[in-house]
Amino acid sequence: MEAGEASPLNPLLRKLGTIAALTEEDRNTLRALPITIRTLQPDHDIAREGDRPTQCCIILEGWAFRSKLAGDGTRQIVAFHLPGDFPDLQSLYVPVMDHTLTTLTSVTAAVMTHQSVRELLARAPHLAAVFWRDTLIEAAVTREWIVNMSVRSAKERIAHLLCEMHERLQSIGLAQNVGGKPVFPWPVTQARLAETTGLSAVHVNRSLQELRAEGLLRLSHKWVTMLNGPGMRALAGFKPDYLSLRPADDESVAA
Amino acid sequence: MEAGEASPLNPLLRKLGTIAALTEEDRNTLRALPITIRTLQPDHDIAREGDRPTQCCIILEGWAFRSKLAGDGTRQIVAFHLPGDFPDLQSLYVPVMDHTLTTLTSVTAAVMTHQSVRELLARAPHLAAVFWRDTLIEAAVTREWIVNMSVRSAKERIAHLLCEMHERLQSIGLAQNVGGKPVFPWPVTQARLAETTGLSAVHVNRSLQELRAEGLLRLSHKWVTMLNGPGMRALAGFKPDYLSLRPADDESVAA
DNA sequence: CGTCATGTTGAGCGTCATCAACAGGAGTGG
DNA sequence: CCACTCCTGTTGATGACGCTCAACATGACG
Repeated sequence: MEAGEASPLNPLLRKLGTIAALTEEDRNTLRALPITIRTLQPDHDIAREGDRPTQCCIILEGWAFRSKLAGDGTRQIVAFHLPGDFPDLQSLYVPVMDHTLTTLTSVTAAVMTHQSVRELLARAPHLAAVFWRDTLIEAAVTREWIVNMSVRSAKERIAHLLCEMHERLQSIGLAQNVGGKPVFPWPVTQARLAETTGLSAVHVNRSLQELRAEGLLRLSHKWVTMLNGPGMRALAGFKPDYLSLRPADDESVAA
Repeated sequence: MEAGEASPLNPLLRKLGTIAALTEEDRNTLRALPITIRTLQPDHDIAREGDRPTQCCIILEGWAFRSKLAGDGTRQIVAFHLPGDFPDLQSLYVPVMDHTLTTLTSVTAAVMTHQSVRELLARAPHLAAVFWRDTLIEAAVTREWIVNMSVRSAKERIAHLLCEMHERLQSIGLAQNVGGKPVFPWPVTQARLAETTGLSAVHVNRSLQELRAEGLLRLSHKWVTMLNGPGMRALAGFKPDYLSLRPADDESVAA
């Protein structure tokens, strides 16, 4: 594996590499983006519903999530974002936020102005297409979440989410393998998992217990071990095609 | 209102006009697209999950929907598409369909090759941005659907969908006003409404009856009358911001 | 060692699914 | 015009899944 230059934007390059083939020129163009690195506390709103951001950020480290507030005050999480994601790129073209973007963990982010992103996209139409593709894949994920919410049982919903997040973490090199079992970080409390799956926190708790009792997973101290990956995928009806991940070039080697 | 040239693509121009300001040059560029007009029967699959389409279509007349099949065979409708929509533009950048696109009614569509769309986007980056914006708004709608599925009751879900579809139909001039009450076509059977809302057909039926009993709407013979628009919006917690529709220029005059 | 967030358990109840039967309406062919 | 069929809508009965409320346990952190 060619050692990439050390650049704070490497997580972005890695992520984009999972959905498109980047040329060395692309990488250099991206590395040249004028960014400011910022560290954000957990539970910090990056942009709120109704805001008109003038900046965009790329997540370099940590997790974030999007949520919407329903009329009765219930909060629904509609997406998770991982290192390399560009979660508010959309504010370039849809100025008013339709949802709130919040850090889940402590997050290191690369912040840049809309202006500089516009210039990048104008200069590199090829990269604009890559980002558009990213938008489209995210839409596909959102569609899958609709299916998750509406047709699957509590256990299935949770299992499906875990499968999806594992797949995504794996693709960016953030999942490990311990004794042949996938292990990955899970900074999601049961209350947040409830807001994600449309279940009550109590029922999430009980469903998790069943998943544990069936020997499918271990989950404690903010880490998940998939004890029985195939079993989880079967239970969840998980088929990863909708993520449109490219077959890994070097992922297998990297670990 | 300036009478636009008669062009089969007028529905597209009208739709794009609801989300962005188009110049006369933009319109001419779009009108020049090399298209073939086709008529499709109801319930015809335009593209299926797993397909790799080589063409795109724009809906000129009629409704279509996107759906996904869950593991147990349940079908979930994840979006509706109306005249002017470009429902499979995404296949340009995400070649494999993650869902199935089907006509709901008889549909008149403008079909074009990927190649000609690519040329258009390369030639007119401004229009590419408009289509990207369209993609992003559709993603916002999909997020709102997640909220709909997971936090709202049966009645609220149905009411919310009706509010959304009314808003969209209105924006493209396909909703009428009869005695001060909004009236719009509704080619969606209760069974399909069930597949859309994640409810059983039986429960959809009962929920509709309650909505009728509360004097909120009339629904029969494939037409909806909103008898009490504010009541519906209040019940559904409907706030149309997520649709990012521009304030109508000429819509008010058009009717 | 105290405090607060997170996780866990029990009991009762409501929304919605399921199954089954039937009614109405549209279209078709005789 | 009627008879037939099929699709769509409607109704009743029963039960499951998941919600709510309330209390308590555990763990992290200062």
